[in-house]
Amino acid sequence: MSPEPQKGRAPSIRDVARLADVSHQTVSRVLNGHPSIRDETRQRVLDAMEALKYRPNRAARALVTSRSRTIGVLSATTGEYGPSSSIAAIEDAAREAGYFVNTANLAASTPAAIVDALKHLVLQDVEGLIVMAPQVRVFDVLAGMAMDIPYVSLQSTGQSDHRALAVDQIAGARAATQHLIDLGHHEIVHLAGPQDWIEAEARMRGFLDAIIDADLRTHPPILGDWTADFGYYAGRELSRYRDFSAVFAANDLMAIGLMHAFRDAGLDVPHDVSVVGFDDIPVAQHVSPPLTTVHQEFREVGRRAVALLLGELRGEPVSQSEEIVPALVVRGSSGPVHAALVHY
Amino acid sequence: MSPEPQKGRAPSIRDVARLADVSHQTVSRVLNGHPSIRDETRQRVLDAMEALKYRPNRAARALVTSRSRTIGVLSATTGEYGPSSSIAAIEDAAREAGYFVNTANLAASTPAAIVDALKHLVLQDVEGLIVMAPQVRVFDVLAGMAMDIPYVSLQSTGQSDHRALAVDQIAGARAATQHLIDLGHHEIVHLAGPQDWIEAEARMRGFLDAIIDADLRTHPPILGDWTADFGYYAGRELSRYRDFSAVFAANDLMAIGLMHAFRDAGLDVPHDVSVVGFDDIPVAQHVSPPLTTVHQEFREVGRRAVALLLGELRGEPVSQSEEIVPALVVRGSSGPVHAALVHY
DNA sequence: CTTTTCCATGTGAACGTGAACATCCGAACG
DNA sequence: CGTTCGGATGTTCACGTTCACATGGAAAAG
Repeated sequence: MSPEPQKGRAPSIRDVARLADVSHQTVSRVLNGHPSIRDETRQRVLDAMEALKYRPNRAARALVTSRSRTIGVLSATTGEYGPSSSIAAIEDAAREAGYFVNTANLAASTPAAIVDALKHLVLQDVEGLIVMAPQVRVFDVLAGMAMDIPYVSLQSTGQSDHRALAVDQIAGARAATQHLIDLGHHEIVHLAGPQDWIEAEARMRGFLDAIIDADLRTHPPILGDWTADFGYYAGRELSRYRDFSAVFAANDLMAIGLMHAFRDAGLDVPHDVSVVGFDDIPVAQHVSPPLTTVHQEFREVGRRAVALLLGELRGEPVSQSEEIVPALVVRGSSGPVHAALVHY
Repeated sequence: MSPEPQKGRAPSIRDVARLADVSHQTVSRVLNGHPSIRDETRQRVLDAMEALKYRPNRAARALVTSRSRTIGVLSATTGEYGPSSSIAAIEDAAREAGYFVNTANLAASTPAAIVDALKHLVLQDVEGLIVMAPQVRVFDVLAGMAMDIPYVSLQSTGQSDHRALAVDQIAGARAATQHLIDLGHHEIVHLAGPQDWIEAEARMRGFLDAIIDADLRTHPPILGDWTADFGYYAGRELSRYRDFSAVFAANDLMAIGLMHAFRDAGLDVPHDVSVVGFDDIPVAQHVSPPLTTVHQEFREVGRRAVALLLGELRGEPVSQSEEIVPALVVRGSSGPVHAALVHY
């Protein structure tokens, strides 16, 4: 037999108090882990909560504490592996910390769309923000809206802005480029991401650093949009010129599209052209040839972002953990330069 | 000069009321679009809200209405394109309808993990649930928890359970299989998904239906886990037997892994083996050979799920929209059967 | 033995909003 | 011209929780 045939209304803290024969405040204390509660009393309250199937009312709590226990994620993904994994990891980590996550997706990267998404998150009363979107623009908009919400950015240029997570994209890109140089390539093209993404900018920087250090000719980078389709398009254009022996693409999807175009153009990867990507998405090792790329720990990045943000929310000294340096994974898409092509 | 130097507390409905020289209730009426408000009054209130930069307090509203305006998404993804896109679309649609979305990700598909995720969503006071996870188990758990939250499932077996979204996965799988049969294949293997996913079950059903209708030999299906790595593993095993001329994989990732394994084993796709996938993820057309697959409209599915759920929340008659029938996309990975292999 | 302190608990108020009911006023109706 | 009605607005209360403060008693300190 059930203890009480709930009469419409959900049991509140006061119902529990009545059943446990204490004041509602004592129940509240049990709920919040207040130290000054006798064990026996606490147990009685817990039993009563169990009996009534009591569940705290989040809205009431949020109202009085003016804390929503919710963090917002501003993303701009259409389902790509990287951001999606990070978001999933963010949710896991937040859940573990007792926080909720609300994601707003950018339909476009126009200021209007950004304002829209931010307004939605603000309406939701998020306590903090994790930004995984064209950061440059987002920061502009954020500044313009004069909001004082703590935020954390998912990727950085390596210069430790305290609110940015330190993933050394520059080092990763540099390693990828150096790998090509070590293989003997002198004419390397960079297929970059949209330049309003900090990641894209950082990867280009790393690429240029390596090129300049090796005193090689710099080809003008191609500005892409992260998609495999664009990679294919770029590959078609590139194969008309063939004044290069390797391409470093700013992400795997573009690299895969690129390889497709080269294949269609009769170019062999890696014999005629070497290709290196960035991200190490799960299919990267299964395409033909398996893609040499830079491995990113997306889940780890998500976890750290949450840790960083929650730390800031608690007012803790921002303990920047060690930088994550993404690791180069050499597979079949990159190989030694082929003499015939070097002298174009 | 700013109207009022906000003294700590955010402006409330009463502050607006004072400034507009009306009662707080009038402000509330303006907020909720009550009809009986004089235009002049409404304007005065709106001006006051603007001047104070008033923003309604969600918690207070939720407390008094006991409606959170939040829907929950139970997902089980590690960043795959399909579910991720659907989730993004769900967020967009929900936002447009003034709802918030809270996603809980399943760490594992164990009952404990499911209970965990559901509890989190319930704590968040979600008004309804969209399930994109091993539905079979989730439904069991849901039943066991005796929760009366309306929910909608993202994919169905085709039999219109009123709470399930009608994507005719069976028809899609059938079309894929029939395509192989039409090409002359008689020995077709199915690389299935985990059987506690309704999608996996449906795709296998469609496969079997086509096979049986064509009176072909049924190979025992291989039960996979949706990942490319598993596809590769399965491909390695399969290439040891070679008593088949085509494989229908339950999703593209597994299909791509499969092709990789066949390549490694010296089998040519599609000459020696035809491969068909399911989903049409963005890389599908860029792998080598481009993958024949069944195209799914993930975003549309997400949108419809929201529409269905919100309809149910409003108590509207469940207007099941037309079924979505995914479309076969023929590319290079499938071709006519090669005689030498038919007689294995 | 008195005073202080601290622990365990209770009391009342406040958070910002919407619902129910009350009130006022002018128009329509008889 | 009185009565009724409904539109426009105001008043009061409730939602479920936490916070600030109060209280009583026992232990510690003098």
